[in-house]
Amino acid sequence: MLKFRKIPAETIRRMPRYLRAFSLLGQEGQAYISSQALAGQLHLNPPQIRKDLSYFGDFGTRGVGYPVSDTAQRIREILKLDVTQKAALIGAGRLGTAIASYPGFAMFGFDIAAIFDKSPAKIGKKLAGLFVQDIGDISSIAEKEIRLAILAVPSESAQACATLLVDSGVRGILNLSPSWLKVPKRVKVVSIDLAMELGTLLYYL
Amino acid sequence: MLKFRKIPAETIRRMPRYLRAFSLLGQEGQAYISSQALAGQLHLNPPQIRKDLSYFGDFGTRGVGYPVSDTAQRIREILKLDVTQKAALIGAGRLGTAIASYPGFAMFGFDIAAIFDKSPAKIGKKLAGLFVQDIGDISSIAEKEIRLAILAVPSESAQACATLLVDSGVRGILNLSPSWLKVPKRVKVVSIDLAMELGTLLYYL
DNA sequence: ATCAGCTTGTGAAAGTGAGCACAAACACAA
DNA sequence: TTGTGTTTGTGCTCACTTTCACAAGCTGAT
Repeated sequence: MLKFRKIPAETIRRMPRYLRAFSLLGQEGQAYISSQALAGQLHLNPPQIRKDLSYFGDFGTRGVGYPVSDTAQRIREILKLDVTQKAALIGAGRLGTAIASYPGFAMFGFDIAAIFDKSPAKIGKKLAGLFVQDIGDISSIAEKEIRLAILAVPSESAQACATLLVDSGVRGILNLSPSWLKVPKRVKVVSIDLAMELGTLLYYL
Repeated sequence: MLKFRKIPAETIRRMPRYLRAFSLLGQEGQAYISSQALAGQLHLNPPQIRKDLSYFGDFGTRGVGYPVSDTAQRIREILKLDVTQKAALIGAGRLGTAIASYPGFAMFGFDIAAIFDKSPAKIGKKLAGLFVQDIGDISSIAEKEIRLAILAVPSESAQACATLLVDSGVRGILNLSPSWLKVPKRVKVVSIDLAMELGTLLYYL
């Protein structure tokens, strides 16, 4: 169980991958899987998987492996994915449109519960079953208890949107623009920068 | 200069961020910047920036700072972005459409030079100034000397597309699906998984 | 020319994470 | 019950990364 130890950030980053793997195995009807077999699928080392999981308790049975559906459920609880998590999507442009209908979110139990944009041309249009709302009405997400937001706006608008989101009670932001967002310490930001990743890739060619 | 030393992977990951910062500063007409000022903008520590840059040579002048446009140009050379890099986009769905017109790529000197899809409904349509081609004709990228590909297809098709790409001479793949791609050692893959990032974010709420 | 004030480049220390090796524990067969 | 084969959980070591501290070097004023 590795009690009283700080959980490494890298371990947390791998947890969603474990969840996906266990979910898929569960759908295939497999009851148990060993760290070795799982490591083969995820291209990790078996001891790393065992150590990662052991931070959160004793998941497995020696000589047998990890019970697929139990472990999946426990990881869901750890990541707070045992309840459906509502998220707001900011930006109904091309990237926002793609995000709104991305099947990966639904699989993890995320629910895009509101979409906002500032362009009058987009407000009122229907996207993935939701009407695009005016960004000025963003404070309505507080009543809906939305604590998560996906920011798919141009980098020039990113900071302004982030500030609005924080003021409306959002606690976590997935930022898809390359800008760094200034937010209070209590708010967590994860940024994804496609061009940066492609730049890294290029170096190794 | 830190000669004869291996360059850390984390340093490489930060180089595109430095390039963006130096490019922006250059556009604003600033001639020099100190590691301290840059660290303030990028939210890093000054010694880290100095050490990162020093792996590639002596960029700065003591007492003055780093010359903005020279440094930008040298980072472009390091990342092979001093020449326009052609990339193929696989998948003309919603995500592919967003990628095709993403302004961030152009800023770094990437050029989406061909788009492929397997759906007959999409083949022949025009997207971001290019006609969508049949994925069966993918080998044509070899003649165009495209060595980079962006994979924006559902995870079920990702491995098949990756294999086709490798056979057509691609050396680097930016994979936007959550699947792990099996490719020869000479091919480098960078994967981005939106749902995984959102899952990580949720843990810290 | 000299000096004060900055800023870079880098060796060394501290911090963080990954991988190995093995004891502990379980299943199943004899 | 005992033994064999398998697999987990984890202390320890090694590798990588970040941060610190300071010498070296530049600029501009006196």
